[in-house]
Amino acid sequence: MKAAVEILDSDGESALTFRALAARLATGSGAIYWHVADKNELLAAAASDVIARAMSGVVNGAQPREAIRAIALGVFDAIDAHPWVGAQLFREPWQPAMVQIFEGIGGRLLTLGVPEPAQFDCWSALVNYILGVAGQNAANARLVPSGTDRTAFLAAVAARWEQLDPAEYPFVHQVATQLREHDDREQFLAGIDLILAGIATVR
Amino acid sequence: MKAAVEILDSDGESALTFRALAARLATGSGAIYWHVADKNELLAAAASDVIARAMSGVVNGAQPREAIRAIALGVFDAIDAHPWVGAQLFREPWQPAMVQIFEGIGGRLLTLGVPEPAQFDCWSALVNYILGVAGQNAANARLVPSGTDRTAFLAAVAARWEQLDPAEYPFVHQVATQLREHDDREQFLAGIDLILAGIATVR
DNA sequence: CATAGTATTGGAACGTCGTTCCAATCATGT
DNA sequence: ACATGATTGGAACGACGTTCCAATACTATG
Repeated sequence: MKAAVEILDSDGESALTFRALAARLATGSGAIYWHVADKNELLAAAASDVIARAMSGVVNGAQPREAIRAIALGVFDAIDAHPWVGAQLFREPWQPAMVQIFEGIGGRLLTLGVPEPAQFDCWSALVNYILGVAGQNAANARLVPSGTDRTAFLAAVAARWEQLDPAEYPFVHQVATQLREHDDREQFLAGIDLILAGIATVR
Repeated sequence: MKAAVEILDSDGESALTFRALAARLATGSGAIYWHVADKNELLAAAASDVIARAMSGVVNGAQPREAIRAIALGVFDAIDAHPWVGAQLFREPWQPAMVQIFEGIGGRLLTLGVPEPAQFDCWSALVNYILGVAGQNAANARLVPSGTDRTAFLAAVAARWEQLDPAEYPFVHQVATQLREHDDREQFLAGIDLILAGIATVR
């Protein structure tokens, strides 16, 4: 269903209703139920579409560390471009579309030389971190409807943090300025590197 | 609003409607709007309640590493007991209830001796990981309505993974057995330790 | 104590959503 | 040509969040 992806991309998650989709397809809402069982399946199919495209672009030959970074960035960029995908992956992490990501990450852990007992933990940490950032991006996209400025939103949060009592909240107070200026993508990658550094200690 | 928390705990997220809440309070749905602006605020207030209670129980004196683990576990346990809190924290991560958690984590990074430029990244990695697991738990709780067995659900996913082609999905195929037997809480903590190990390398 | 003014309540009503249902239409094999 | 099953379009249902407002409770003042 390409039409569904178009609606989601242009007008956001809440704009995808069976009525809106039926209107765009010039049909009735009942007809859509012949092709999908319910709204969950509709969203799952749309997300699967986007993820499959994102993962197919990831290079295969690189070093395991670089490959993990590439996969993670692929997921990040796909969700950055289509925030609703983040929410969907998050709601249904066991759906088939995720298996490719799981294997992409886990497979590189094998070639990284992580001992077997630790593989599951390392894999889980990476996947949970990636899903966490995915969900955060999706949540922010919902909170900041694409009209308003993301920078303005961050500035508002930072301002609120700066007004907190520095004695009670020294860290939050201090980190507010960095919140205002940080780059989401760089920071995401820094987190991946941090976890990879942790993984290297158990190797 | 304690009644809201009771409904959420006993019957899950989707059972909290203004009508259900009004019925339990023996009043009208309109009366509730005098106390909260909308449903978001209702959920935020309920989640704030639970988080504040969870964070107040966290000990203060321990070593920074232990303190971070304690805070993370406090959040984990609170969400394990009230899955709807995970979904709510996730949807609105900038809400006031989170600031205590943010400060609890970040403040210990200061005393851990993490150099200032890296503090933001380390903090972000921990927070995103914790929120990621929080959301996952919440998603699982929604997928596995408290009646059915969680073990049975995991076994079903594991069985699906085991039927995948081992040549194409070696890792996922192999990790299926560990998925069946793993302990969520231990694994969450293992992830925290992994990130802390990574943080130790930049110290 | 009486009364004006405000805070709070209870429940009807509105519009939207996911979903169901079914008569009408289309496609295909005989 | 026509019978059978696949597919469509749109009306209808029940539940939800929210709004609205007359009715009631409370509180300060004369």
